[in-house]
Amino acid sequence: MSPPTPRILKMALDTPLAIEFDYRWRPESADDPNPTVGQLAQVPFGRREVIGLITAIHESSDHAPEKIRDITAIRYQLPALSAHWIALSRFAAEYYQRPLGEVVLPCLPKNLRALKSTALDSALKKVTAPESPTKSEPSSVPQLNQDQQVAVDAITAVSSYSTTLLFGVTGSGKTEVYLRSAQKILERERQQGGRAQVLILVPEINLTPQLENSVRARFPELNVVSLHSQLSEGERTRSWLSAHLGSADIVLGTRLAVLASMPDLKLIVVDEEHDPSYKQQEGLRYSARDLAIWRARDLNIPVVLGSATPSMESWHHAESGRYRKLVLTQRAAAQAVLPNISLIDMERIKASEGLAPPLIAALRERLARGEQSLLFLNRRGYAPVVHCDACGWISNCQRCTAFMVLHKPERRLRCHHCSFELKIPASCPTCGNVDLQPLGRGTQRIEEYLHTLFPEARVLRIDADSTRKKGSAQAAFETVHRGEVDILLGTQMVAKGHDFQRLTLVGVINPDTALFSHDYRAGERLFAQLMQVAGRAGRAGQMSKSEVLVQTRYAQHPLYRALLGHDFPGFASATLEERRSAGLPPYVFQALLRAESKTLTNALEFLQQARALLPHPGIVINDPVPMTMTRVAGVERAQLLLESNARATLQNFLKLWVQELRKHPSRLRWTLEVDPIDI
DNA sequence: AGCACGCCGACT
DNA sequence: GTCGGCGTGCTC
Repeated sequence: MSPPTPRILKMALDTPLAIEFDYRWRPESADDPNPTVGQLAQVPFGRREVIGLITAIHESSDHAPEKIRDITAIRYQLPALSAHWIALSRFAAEYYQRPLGEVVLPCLPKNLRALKSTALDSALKKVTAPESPTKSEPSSVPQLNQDQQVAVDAITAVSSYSTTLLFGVTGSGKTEVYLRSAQKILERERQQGGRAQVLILVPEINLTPQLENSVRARFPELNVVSLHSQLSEGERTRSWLSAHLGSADIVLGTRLAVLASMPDLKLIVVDEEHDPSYKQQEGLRYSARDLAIWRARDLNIPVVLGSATPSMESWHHAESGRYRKLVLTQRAAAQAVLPNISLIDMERIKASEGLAPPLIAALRERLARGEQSLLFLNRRGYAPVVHCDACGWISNCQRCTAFMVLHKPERRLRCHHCSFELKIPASCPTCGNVDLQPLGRGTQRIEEYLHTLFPEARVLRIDADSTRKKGSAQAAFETVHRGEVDILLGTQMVAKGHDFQRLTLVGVINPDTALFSHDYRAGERLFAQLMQVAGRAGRAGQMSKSEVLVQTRYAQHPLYRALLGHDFPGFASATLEERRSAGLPPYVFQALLRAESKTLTNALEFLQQARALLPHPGIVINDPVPMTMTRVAGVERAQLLLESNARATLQNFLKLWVQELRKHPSRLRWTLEVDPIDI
């Protein structure tokens, strides 16, 4: 038997340096276990010790032997991460132009990166002493309608790779299709003696507990864990380990869960796939939906994208046949029908305090019948700006290109971008006029008016301000579910997920601003949001038909015409045609280089230099421009848009470009965003 | 990113 | 005379 020889381990470490580092491993005795790729190890790095991931094992190194340091310890107690998982991380790192170590290590629970392994060891014990199976009866299993049955059959027909776009209006029972498909795949794999896990991604943390409870109730015999950013470190470690060790059957989570290690993954579901929260907006700026598809392809398993208002990217792929499209045409609950949507033309009808008489009349009717109403206004605070009629002073934020919003309960002006606050000035800061006017309306102002309009009604406002305290949002929604609220008023928080059984009226106040946004995706987002909030009504088949009233000054706008007919396909094909002729995604591929500096000139100069750094055939680099919100918290921001007809051309260039940008260190902060979703 | 080393102003 | 400001340089 030959004596064990030292090895060179290539390690990914959490540093901005986009390289892997070589370390030496020597066995202490002949029967020492060998390290393997995918294990975590502790190594000396500069003056400190860090945890890294072993990405390769070599016989020799290109570096001088005296430069190479010995590994401190290998975490043998933790099973290695799979080659697939490392490949996924490597893909994400390369595609989004970040060092591998900055992808791989931050997505592990902190306890796995701790220099002491005590927390890891105790968590491992808890997760591998399996919980006693619950004895509770599964909750009742709803009957599938024909569309749902067809969808489940199609999704589960083969176990190999396919991307399915599950297109169905809110309330059409997409969740039931996910659960039935998951169940079928788990059962089938197990009958064949194999192992299986299912990953379900949801957009909002708020919605995970709700979905988690219903999944647990349906499958009491399965181990269901959740992964999202609000878990405590202990919970996160246990959930992550359950997924990694294969003991979790179903993992439910927000975007970060797409990077969970799941050795027996057999199905991925991305619910509300169009939701912007799937795109991470800092650090590794990944799209969880896109990584989910990559992952499914690499593992050769099915992935399901569900939405009532799919992203233009997914719709385009479904129309071109690259994805399979499955349609749920009817609402799942037997008597539930689509609410009737109509527009209130605000060019003709005068509003009183922001509410048009027909909407007020509709509210009054619901109050008389003891039914619930929902008012949707995507603007929190009392008034978005305060103004002086005498001299024209306006409540600008000193540190941002934004207005200070009036918050009446606290008697303060607040910037929603940098959280700078002031007491409401008693008089105009420039001319002394004591009569300052609030301009426009936020949820607080509408709430105030509702109280004077309907003193007897129980009005509840739900927005980021009214739900500051942990758990208060959940409590507020429960109040609505118990029927203790007549009129619910809120921002986008109220648009998602919740089934309000007694709700028969939805009023939408002032959605028009999105129609004229610089962001070409604003219309797509508005349509999705309006469909979603409209879907809150008529979920359970009320006695009276539900209605949605939208107050708009642009009643002829094509977006609203499509909305009236619940016509997403019509809206999507018109939008895609616009995108095609304007040369926008999904017909071109984009990246954004953003720069931040104390002065706008510096930021723009840096971008101008970056633009001239390398030749870029096949890529259009536009002029550097200030961002729409130029200044946030005293920092000036500018950006450079890159466009190409070919993803590969853009990718190849970005790789060289980022290398070059890193070589020329600059004093300002810059970030590169691949496939940006807001421009 | 950390965490050093390295040279110039206000303090016991 | 020291403590400490953050400028630049390195990490297998």
